[in-house]
Amino acid sequence: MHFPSIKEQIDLITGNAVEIISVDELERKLQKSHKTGKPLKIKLGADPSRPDLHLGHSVVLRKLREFQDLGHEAILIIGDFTAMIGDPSGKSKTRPQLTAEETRENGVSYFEQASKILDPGKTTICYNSDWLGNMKFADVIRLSSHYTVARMLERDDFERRYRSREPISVHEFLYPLAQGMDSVHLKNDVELGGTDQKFNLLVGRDLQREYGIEPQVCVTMPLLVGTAGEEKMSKSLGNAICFNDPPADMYGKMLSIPDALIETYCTLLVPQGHEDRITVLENRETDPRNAKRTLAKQIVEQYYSREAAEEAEAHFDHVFVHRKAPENIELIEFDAPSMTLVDILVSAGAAASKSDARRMIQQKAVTVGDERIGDTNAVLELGQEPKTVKAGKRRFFKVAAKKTF
RNA sequence: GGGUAGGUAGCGAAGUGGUUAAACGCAACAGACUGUAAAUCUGUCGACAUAUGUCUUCGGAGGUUCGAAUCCUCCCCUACCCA
Repeated sequence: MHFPSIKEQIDLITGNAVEIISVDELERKLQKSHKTGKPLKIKLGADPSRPDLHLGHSVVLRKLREFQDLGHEAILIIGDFTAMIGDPSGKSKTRPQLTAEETRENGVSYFEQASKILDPGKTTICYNSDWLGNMKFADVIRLSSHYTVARMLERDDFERRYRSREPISVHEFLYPLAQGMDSVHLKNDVELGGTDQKFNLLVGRDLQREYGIEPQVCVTMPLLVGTAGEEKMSKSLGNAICFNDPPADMYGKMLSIPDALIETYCTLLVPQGHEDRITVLENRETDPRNAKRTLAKQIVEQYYSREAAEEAEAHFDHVFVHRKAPENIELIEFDAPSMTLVDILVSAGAAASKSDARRMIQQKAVTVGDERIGDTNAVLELGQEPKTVKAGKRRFFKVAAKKTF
C-alpha cells in the first residue's frame, strides 16, 4: 500500500476540520501506517433512525472520503443497537423505537446514500448490535464504572440541560459509553464526528485507553447551518437539503440560501482542491448571484450529474426568473364537474386547511390559468382540458375532471 | 416520602376572573420589490362557516362562577431542595 507523504496527508485531513485531538498523535499513527503499510481504521457512526441524509451529513462523510482517498480504511458503524432502544435525548422526545428489520433497512439506505460521497467498494459496514447486543447487564455496569457522573456532566449538552433544569435520563449517560464501546471493539485509529460529537468521541478515546488499546484520534467537523442560516441543518427543522431531493429542489434550495452562507457552504460542501471552490469564493462578494449559481450547480452535480444540474438551472430560470409554469406538473383529476377553489387547494395539498386556502386566495396567491383569483367562494368548472393552478410562488398543479359530465 | 417552582398555540415566551383565539419573538405562509425561494418592507398565521357567526384550545379529569388559561379538588408530568 502506498500512501501520500505525511505532510500531504496531514494537510488534507486538517483542512475544514475544527479540531483534531491530537495532531501529534495523528502524525505518529500516519507514520506508523506509512512504515508498516497498514492503513488506519477510520470510524464514523451513523444513526439509522434518521435515514434521510442531508448536506450536513455530507461534511463528515466527505472527510471520511478524503481518508479513503489517502488509502485508509473507512468503517461505517450503523448504530442499530441504540436505535432499537430509542434514544429520547436532546430535543426530540419522541424518537421512535425501531424494529430490527427497520434499522437494517435504514442502514442499507444510509449506505446507499452515503455512497454518493464515499467509495462504496472500500467501505466496511458494521452494525453495533453485533457486539452491544451481547452484553449482559453486569457488563454494562462494569462498563459504566469507568466513567464518573461529574465527567458526564462535562458534556455541553448535559451541562446546559442540567443547569436549565431540563430532564436528563440515566440511560442518556449510557449512550456515549455504548458509542465508546464501538471504538473499543473496533480498535479504530481515528473517529470522525460533528463538533456536537466531541464529547462522545473523547469518551471512546478514554475507554480505549481503559481497555488497553491505543486511543483514537478524534477529528471533529463543523456543523452545517440550515438553509435559514441560524440553526444547524436538520430534517425535522425543515431547513435541510437532502441527498434524495430531486435536482430541481436541490438547486432551488441552494439558490435560496442567504448570501452570507455562500462561503461556509462552499468550503464545507465542495471538495477541497476543486476548481469551483476558488471561483465561488472569489466571486461571492462581487457577483453573489453567479457565485451562488455555480455553487448550486456544483452541488446538484455531486448528487446527480452535470446534465441534471443544467436542467435544474434551466427549470429554475423558467419558473422563478421568467415566472412561467413548469412543464411537468402534477395533474389532479376530480370526480366532479365543478369544485370550489378552496376544496381544490386543500385536496391538492397546497393548503393545510380550508381556512388556509381562503387565506391564500385573499392574499392573492392563487392563479388559475392567467387569472388571479381573489374571491374565496370561487368555483372552478372542471373539464377534460386541464387548468393550471398556481398557489404561491412555487406550487403548481393542473386540475381536470375525470370524465365528462 | 416531604417541600418549592413549573407544564400556554410548531418552538421560545407573556398573560393570574370578563373587548383573551390568547401580547411579543422565532419559524412558517403570502404579497411587493429583487439576481433568487437572499435582503428589505407589508400582511397572514386554531378550525369550520355563502366576512362582522359558530365551535374547539392554555398538562388531564371534575368543580365554583353570569363568565376561567386565570379560583378550588384530584390526577399525570418536569426541575430543584430536604430525607
